[in-house]
Amino acid sequence: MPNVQVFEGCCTPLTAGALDEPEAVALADALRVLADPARLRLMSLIASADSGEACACDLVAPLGRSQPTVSHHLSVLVDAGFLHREKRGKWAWYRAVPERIELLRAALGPAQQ
Amino acid sequence: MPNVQVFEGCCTPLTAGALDEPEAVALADALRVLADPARLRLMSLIASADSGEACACDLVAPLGRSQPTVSHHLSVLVDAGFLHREKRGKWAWYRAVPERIELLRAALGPAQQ
DNA sequence: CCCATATATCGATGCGTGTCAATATGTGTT
DNA sequence: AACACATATTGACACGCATCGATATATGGG
Repeated sequence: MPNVQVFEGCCTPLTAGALDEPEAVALADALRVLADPARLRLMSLIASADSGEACACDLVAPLGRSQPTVSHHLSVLVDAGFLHREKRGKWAWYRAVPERIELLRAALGPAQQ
Repeated sequence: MPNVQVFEGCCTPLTAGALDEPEAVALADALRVLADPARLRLMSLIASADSGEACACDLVAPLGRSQPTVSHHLSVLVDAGFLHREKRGKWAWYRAVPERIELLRAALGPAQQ
């Protein structure tokens, strides 16, 4: 998973006109980050946590993947801006970034508004 | 691109609770279809066409890919329900299926509504 | 200090898939 | 029937990436 990162606003909505190649690549990169079952489950686990945040230590078991794999996916989500990471002591706490997903929804949405 | 197809409603929104593995796989499959620059550009070209539909013959050149590649991507989009194909004479006409994208937007959206 | 625990990084592997050239299939025209 | 054209299918290849085990890097406790 390469240089996804910023995604600065990006992209007129799909129906608003033809995307050029760089716009399409940027949007595809963002979508590809979410287009993975493990990452979707991580997002949902974290976003639906009572406190709004979750410790990495509590995500390995429910995901049914190895600790390195979970750590990898969390890093991808952080790099792409979908999660915020905060290290507290030995633990890493993750929190969803709703505006980031809204950007995606906007890019898929109708042209007007 | 394997068995994407139906996607029957599918999936509580991301923030509504933890996705289980089958739900996550279904949503990831749908996202993966759109997570490609060529397919995003095809969607935008077709969705933004004046008549609401586009002939495959007019999609090869703007995409900058070979005819077989374009045909392949169109088939993937049709199989996943994002496009509707209608063969008229020698030509194949494609039309976007907005409700299909709305389903995706709903799955990424906030829990309520 | 030394150890236990939590997380991140590394290296390797196997599978999925985007792409093309070549070919097949379908459809209208002369 | 023979041809031209549009589209689909096939086969092959290269690259990306999800995954794991092993290891490295914190961080806190005795």
